[in-house]
Amino acid sequence: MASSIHDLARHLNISIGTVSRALNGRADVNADTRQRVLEAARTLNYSPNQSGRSLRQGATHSIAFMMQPHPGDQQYGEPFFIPLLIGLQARLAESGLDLIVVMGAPGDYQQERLRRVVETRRADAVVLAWTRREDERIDYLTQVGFPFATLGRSRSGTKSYPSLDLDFEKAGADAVDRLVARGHRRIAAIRPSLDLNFGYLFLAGYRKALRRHGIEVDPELIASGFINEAAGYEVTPQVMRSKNPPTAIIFNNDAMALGGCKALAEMGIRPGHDMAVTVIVDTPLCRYFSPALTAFRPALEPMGQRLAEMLLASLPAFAGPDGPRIMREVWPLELVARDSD
Amino acid sequence: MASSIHDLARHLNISIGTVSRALNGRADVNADTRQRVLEAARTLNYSPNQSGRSLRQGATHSIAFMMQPHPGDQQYGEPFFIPLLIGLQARLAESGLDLIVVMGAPGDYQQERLRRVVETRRADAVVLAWTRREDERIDYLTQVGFPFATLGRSRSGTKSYPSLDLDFEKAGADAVDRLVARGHRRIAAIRPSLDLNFGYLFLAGYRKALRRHGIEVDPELIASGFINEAAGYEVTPQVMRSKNPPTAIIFNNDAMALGGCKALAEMGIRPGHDMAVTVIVDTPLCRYFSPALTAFRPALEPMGQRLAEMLLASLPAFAGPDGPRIMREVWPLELVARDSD
DNA sequence: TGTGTTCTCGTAAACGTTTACGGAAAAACG
DNA sequence: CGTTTTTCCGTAAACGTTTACGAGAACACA
Repeated sequence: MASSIHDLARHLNISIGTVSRALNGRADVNADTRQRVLEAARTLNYSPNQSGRSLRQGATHSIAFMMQPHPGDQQYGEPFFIPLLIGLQARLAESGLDLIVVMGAPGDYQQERLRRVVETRRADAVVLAWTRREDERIDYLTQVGFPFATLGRSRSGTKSYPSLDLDFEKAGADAVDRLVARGHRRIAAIRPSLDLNFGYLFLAGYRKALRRHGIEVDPELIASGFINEAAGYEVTPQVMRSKNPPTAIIFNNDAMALGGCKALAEMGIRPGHDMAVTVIVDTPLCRYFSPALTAFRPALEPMGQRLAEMLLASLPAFAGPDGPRIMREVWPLELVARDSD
Repeated sequence: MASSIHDLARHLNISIGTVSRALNGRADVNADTRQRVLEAARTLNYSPNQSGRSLRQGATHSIAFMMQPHPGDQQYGEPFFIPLLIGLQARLAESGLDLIVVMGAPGDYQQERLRRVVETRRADAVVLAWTRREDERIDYLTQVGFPFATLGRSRSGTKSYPSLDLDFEKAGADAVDRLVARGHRRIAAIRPSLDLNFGYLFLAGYRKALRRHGIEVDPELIASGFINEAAGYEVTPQVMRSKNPPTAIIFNNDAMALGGCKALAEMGIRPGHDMAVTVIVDTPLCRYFSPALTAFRPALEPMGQRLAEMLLASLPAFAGPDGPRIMREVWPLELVARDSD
């Protein structure tokens, strides 16, 4: 069924070396024979065996994106990831690379799967998301010298890898600024537990802004949980039980906001009327919820493309003439004012 | 960095053949030498090169799951897929197989990517989701003889492949039954456009049940659009403009329901009060929406496991002693009654 | 002792590529 | 016409595995 380079060679009565060179666009092959090879490849429905190429070249021509639920999370925060993956895939395809996403089992935080990908050389590089403050994946990859890029920053590693992040700190601060400008002084923050880095950044911005406005940071108004609806639902009542309850809540995540709004509804509190609600990362849910949720929107698809570009620029095989470069960027989140605050 | 089987052989002063046999648990190797090989593999941090194995064996030891947005859809219906992927991955891992998810660009409906996966032999089999009524992917795969399984049925192909589906027809009928029992007779259905098979099945069940109750099927109460929030938002007003508007709406999808409820809210119509709302495929959104949406829940993770099992059973290399079997199953959706109807 | 069996291992080929090397033919140049 | 350069292609090795085959040693049995 599958035709190999040998079939082409036999069919054309030339050597496999020539066939390979013709296919790979090498210069030292007659224009005429190249034509014939290309044509034969088409009629014989040839396409190169990846294992063969990889083995010989020591490169798989594919990039792995690690995807995995957090413990307690069944959902991966995927509405967030899909457009990102589309952007990644588009840019990688331009360079002849495949994007594969590898799933981990919930709970082990990717270490085992990551080792597997690296050790069996299934990909030439990996893209990490949901970076943590201290990230063992980053430590591991830098230690074994495997190329990677991250979506999100981390304190781990030697910063010698490309990274693209969103400015959660500024978004947290902006959210507070906006709420203060609208008269709020009791502002709660609901963020992910675990040491997901964007949670830290968000909270740092939140704190900084509060202080700038001369508002004391009240620990009772800060709560955390897994990044899902259930956690938002459970955790929101905590801040409401404060001696001096909030008049505004900032959620770090749309799923938590959904759960939180449910809890509020059951307490007879209407977002947009009795409570200002802001969420940091915008998704379609925020837009179509009633009331529509004010949120901060990332440019996910362009980010995916850019991240791919940054990763490629760091790889010797794909870097431009000036050699590999390590780039690190932080992109803004854009406020989308809607009806919930 | 990466140690090969040759390194082990040199280190132990034995031949690579013996090393390979020891590693692969073959019988014709001394228990003692096997021990030494295993130990050396550990200390030298050996793990087999996938390209090498694949090339020799003609098998990649990985299964591809095709994932891709529909035209007009940025979202993939992922909340639906993730638990399924978790189940798939878990079962495949038991048999030493990796699950890779391959992304397509939006719009081309996977054909190009699928060809690429098949022709470059990146996976030993593929899992297809979102099957269509007439599915060119199925035709293609059967034609070239590439193993696959589907989530969902289709009219394409010779039915000679494993498939696992949900009983959308029964769910559609059950939804109608329930609404009729609660006094509704004007029941709208909002389903996906395109020829996604589950949309057909749902509508068939819906129609059948209506007729069974002696209720005429009113085309004005049936609308369709892409599987996303925007489409639900746009399309719901259409059925409301009917001369004789519905008192209940069944949405085939949670995202469409979200958009639809938004549209209803803007018309001052409250789900659960002024309008009964049912959705066919349950997700966390349904549960945490206000009001919580009555929905039909699939057992996604077990389905993933089962689908993996069915796929494996169909592959000669993994089938049991009785040889490969083609299994086709249809699983029920379980009603979760909540507050919206 | 002779014959057959079992255990264990080495040898070498094969999977499908890419690519360094060299050589023959053609072209260019004087 | 002789020499050098260029163009084009074939040869063969290599990437890291797995595995068919065969052989030597040990053992069993008569």
